[in-house]
Amino acid sequence: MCADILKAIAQPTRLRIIELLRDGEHCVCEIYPAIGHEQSNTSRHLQMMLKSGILRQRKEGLKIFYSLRHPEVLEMVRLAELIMQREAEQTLGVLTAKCRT
Amino acid sequence: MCADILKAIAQPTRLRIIELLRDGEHCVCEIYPAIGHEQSNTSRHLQMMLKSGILRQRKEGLKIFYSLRHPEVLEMVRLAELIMQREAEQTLGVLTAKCRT
DNA sequence: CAACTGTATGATTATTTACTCATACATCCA
DNA sequence: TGGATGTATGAGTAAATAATCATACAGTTG
Repeated sequence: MCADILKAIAQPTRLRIIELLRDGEHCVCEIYPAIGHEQSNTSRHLQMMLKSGILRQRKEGLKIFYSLRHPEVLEMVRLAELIMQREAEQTLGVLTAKCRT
Repeated sequence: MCADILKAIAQPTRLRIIELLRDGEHCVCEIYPAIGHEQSNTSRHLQMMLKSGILRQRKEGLKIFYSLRHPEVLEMVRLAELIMQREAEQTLGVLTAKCRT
């Protein structure tokens, strides 16, 4: 079911990780301080996204680097933001209209 | 947070509803038999999607018709399916390679 | 008004999720 | 080999989620 792909994206902490990985691969030791979560928690999210298929893993010595596997993931986030923005504009429009009455 | 938009989509039952609404508006009484869930459960999912902003409501007599508000939602589902499909192909590729060894 | 139809919602439950702490595991290096 | 570093994972917990049943609510029609 493609809901798994969507679920892997639809969570604030994971969205932050995805944003971080936008500019290329990062290791766990870089990611968890950046997002302000425990190492264990961050690792769990990364494992989850790895298993769902949206991330890739590369080991280098002690460190493990994660990166995005599909550019479409960024496109999906962009579309979600676009919808949010459009809704905000509509809400504003309604308020503006109310002020005019 | 745009995670709310994504969460509204990232659930099997709601994905089925979204697929149903692909061809235009439907009332609850049409939707819940089509997806094989209780009326109350279906109504809850519709309310959830309405509040997240991805659905629109139109009342006509007793019936309430729901429809998709943003075509981007369908685009997001399409991208998720594309990723799934690509992963399936890669898995198949790996298996094929293993058979050749 | 009363009965009926279509939809929403309170109460409850089982499951899943996100998180934390402690610890295990793996790799590197002195 | 032993200690240090980076990552993963078991156990436990609180909160969120999806579902059900019963019931309330709204609009229609006799």
